[in-house]
Amino acid sequence: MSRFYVTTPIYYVNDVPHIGHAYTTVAGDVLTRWRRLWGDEVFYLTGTDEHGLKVQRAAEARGVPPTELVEETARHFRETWDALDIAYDDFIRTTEPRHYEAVQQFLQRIYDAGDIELGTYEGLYCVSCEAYYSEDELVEGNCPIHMRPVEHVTEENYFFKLSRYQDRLLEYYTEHPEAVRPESRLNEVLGFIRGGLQDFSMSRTSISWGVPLPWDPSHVAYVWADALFNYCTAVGYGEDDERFHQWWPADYHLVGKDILRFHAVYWPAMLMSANIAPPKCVFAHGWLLVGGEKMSKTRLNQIAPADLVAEFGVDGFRYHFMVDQRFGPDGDFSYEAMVQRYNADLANNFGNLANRVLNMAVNYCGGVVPGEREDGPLRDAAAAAFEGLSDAMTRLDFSGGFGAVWDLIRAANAYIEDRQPWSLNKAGDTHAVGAVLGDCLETLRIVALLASPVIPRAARELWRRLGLPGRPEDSRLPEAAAWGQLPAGSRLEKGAPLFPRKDVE
RNA sequence: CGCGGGGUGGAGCAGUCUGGUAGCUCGUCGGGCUCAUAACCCGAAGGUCGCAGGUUCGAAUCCUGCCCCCGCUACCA
Repeated sequence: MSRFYVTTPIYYVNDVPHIGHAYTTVAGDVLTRWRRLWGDEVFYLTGTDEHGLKVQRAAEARGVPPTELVEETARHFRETWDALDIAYDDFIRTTEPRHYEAVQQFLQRIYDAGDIELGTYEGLYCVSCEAYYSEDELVEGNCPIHMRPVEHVTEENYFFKLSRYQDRLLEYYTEHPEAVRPESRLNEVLGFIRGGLQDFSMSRTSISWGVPLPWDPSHVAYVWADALFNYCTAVGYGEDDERFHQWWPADYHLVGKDILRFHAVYWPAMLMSANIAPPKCVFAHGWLLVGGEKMSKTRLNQIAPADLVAEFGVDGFRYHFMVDQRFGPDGDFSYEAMVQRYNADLANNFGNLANRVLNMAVNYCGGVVPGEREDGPLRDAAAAAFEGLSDAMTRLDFSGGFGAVWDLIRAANAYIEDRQPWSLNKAGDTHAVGAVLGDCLETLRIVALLASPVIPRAARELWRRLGLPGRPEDSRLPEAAAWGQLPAGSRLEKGAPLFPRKDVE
């Protein structure tokens, strides 16, 4: 048995959960459910990032303490994940005491290593925003939000000496090219590093909502310096060394492409400074676009997961984002495409296959799993599905992986057409009927098992209708994927359609 | 010449490394079946594989040039 540690980004509480957040979080959940099937001991972490200027200002604007604001939004995220059946093992919040302590120990370690030095941060500052802007963000020399002139300001900050880590990072990624995926993102990272690394500011004196630096409490850690470390805090850094070393380094940091640099450059460098191993893989996926545009508050095109769950169910939601969207490139979300895919894959293929097979088995075989088997073409198809899924999951190719499982479903539908069990039944050939349906039922068992990471509810219900004890999650791969394990005589149940078809008006 | 990725039937993709009838899913159209959620199965239409040259008996695949799209080019959760 091995350990498998996966993280999502910690989501910034300035925003409410939308399908972009859910996309990453569902992916991590599917991945970790898959590894659990293999018997891995899994730790799946998500959480919220609760420091920083935007939160402080939002709280002030509402006349409440920051703690109250973040409490509310963090709850909102938790509720969203619960509603999506996300089986996370810990939900970390950067305002928790355990995190303060860990961050302070970590930063002190870097400071002691001599990689943090006092310097000045210069930039164009908008007083109204209380934020710095770069030259090209300005609109005719003005702040893009307030349209007022910006000031040239210098602030005394502590800087992390990132410039010292250029060679070590290059060396690391040369030896471990798999540490940034997909490959095109590794190229970006390498290009960025080769372009020369500048030290970055990692403290602020202008705000108070953050973790104070242990050697100079007049500064608080800049959000990134604080936030990234959550991945270590959650597995016991500074609190339980043995536990920390059991889990660290993380197997996957799942991130959106917009925060790749922080995870693939800043973060490993800071870890190196503290003499901690970098994560094994940072996997950057693309954005979920809506109408070809990035979701944003100002465009009002954010979609709340709950709205889609109400329409398609939890499994329908998870399936769409894992299979109809590829994990890597940007994908465009459209409601119409989601309906179409739901009907084609979940209602017509998966759901209907279960329905017709169970219905025939109930009517022709007395409602129990027949003892006969043909061990026909579905046997090979099932093996191919398992192999295809296993292979794809090593690349986090969810779309390809479950596509292989759906190939098996299509093969089962074709097999039924070919053998025509209803004709065999009319002809009174009970042995042949049993053999054909026996193969189909066994195929359903394997489909339920393999699809369980992405559609856990439907998989569990199908499992139950097949008369199997427990849940598909209790199975262990690879043994459970082997052909021929559905016990004869188990009582079958037809049940209502697992995925009722959506009628498009 | 900043670096990198990409342009394949209506949509999304595979194939390009290791040249040799252009494949998959969805959608459309026709047929079949009737166990099933008007589902399922089979078949068809639809592509000069971004453009122009070149190599070759033969190129989506190799070479050259060009066009277009996208990502990255630092403090933006």
